[in-house]
Amino acid sequence: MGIAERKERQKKEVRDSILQSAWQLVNEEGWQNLSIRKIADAIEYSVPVVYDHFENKEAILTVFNRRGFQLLGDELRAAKGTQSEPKKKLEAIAFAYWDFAFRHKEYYQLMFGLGMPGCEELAKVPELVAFIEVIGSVISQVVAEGNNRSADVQLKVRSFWSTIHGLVSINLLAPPSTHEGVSMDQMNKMILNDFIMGFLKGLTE
Amino acid sequence: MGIAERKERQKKEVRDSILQSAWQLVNEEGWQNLSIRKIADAIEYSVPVVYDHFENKEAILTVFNRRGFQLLGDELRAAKGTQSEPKKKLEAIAFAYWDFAFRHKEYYQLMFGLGMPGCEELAKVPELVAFIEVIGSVISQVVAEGNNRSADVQLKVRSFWSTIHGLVSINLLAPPSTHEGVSMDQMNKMILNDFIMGFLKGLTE
DNA sequence: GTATTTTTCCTAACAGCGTTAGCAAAGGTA
DNA sequence: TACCTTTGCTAACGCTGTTAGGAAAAATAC
Repeated sequence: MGIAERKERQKKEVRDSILQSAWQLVNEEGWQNLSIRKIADAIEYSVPVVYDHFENKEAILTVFNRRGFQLLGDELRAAKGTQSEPKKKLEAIAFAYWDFAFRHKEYYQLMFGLGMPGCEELAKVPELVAFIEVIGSVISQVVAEGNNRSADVQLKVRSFWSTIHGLVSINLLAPPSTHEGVSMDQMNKMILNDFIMGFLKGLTE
Repeated sequence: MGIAERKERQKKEVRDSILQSAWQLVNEEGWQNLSIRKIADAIEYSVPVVYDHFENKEAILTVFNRRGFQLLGDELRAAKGTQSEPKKKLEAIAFAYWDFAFRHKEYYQLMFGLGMPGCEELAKVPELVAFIEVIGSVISQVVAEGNNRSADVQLKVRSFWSTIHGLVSINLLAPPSTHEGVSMDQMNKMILNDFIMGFLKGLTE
């Protein structure tokens, strides 16, 4: 009775072709413009067939979300393996992560929900420039106080902004699990304090 | 000729009511579910009237985007004003930023494009947990090497992840402007190096 | 005060979306 | 050959952003 096997194989083929077409469409037009109808068109089946393989559109995106994390994990592990000293390992991981995000922009967007409409010219929004300036002015002061001539203020501003943005957004989309009776709020405060201490130390050497 | 003035005033009133209704809808149903038709319904005008005041839907969101940055800037300035010592100022700014993001989640999402479908349970995705584990194992090693007993590994992992996520996503949506002949790539490398150095120093005290 | 022009605002449509009900045809089974 | 199951389609529902075109109202001119 090879019939059942063949059917399963064919079903899997259709499923794969859905994912493949979807991925191609995402790369061509961005995941914002992915639609079931376009996928159906690409796989040369009618729309409802897609729903025989995935409950809904989100289920398709979830597959890529997971693939993204899988891939990122793999790359981090690989980077870790290139070094033997722990500190070097950590360094390699950081670079690998960075690299991943820029080599796989689509994945990264899918994983962390970037890609807002109008975010391309975000850097030019005057209100944004103004609020960055607030940070810049203070950092200049701190740098000037500690006599650290080598510090590049613009660089430090970006570090500061980036870091706190990272802390905040990770905490918004994946709040820390409480552990050992420490509340989430306390944990957040600890993370924030940790960051500030480290950053200030780095500013004044 | 007060007629022209009255007309302008009325036009402004409609515009304001569009924004007000839109904001209410965003708060009630999230900005993903905002629609022109719902706005038209709320202001008790027909759909095309909305287009007399805004070119398209994105233009409405852009207003809130800017308002968000304006508000954030204001709050940072206020926080800055509560302290006199520069380091304390910077600390206050960090806390104010953090505070802003959680008190104005909708604004923050609008400003930095969070709010992916299915991001609520992101923390449970096994592939994510696995990739976090890669970082965790290395950080444990580093902490164990330097004899720093006080360091909380889980905390450090979150700091690391958050920070590098922040660096990456800020660089994706608002790439740094080149300055003084330094290329973007060089600048990114400097920021990344800066971060790694600071982080490692913080790990081993 | 009536006629004309401008402004205001609505109905209705186009093209697209995610999703599903229901039916025809093809495939496998007895 | 007759029956049943699976497969995959058409067509629809209710939503979306956006726009064309016309009716009614308001302002202006005579």
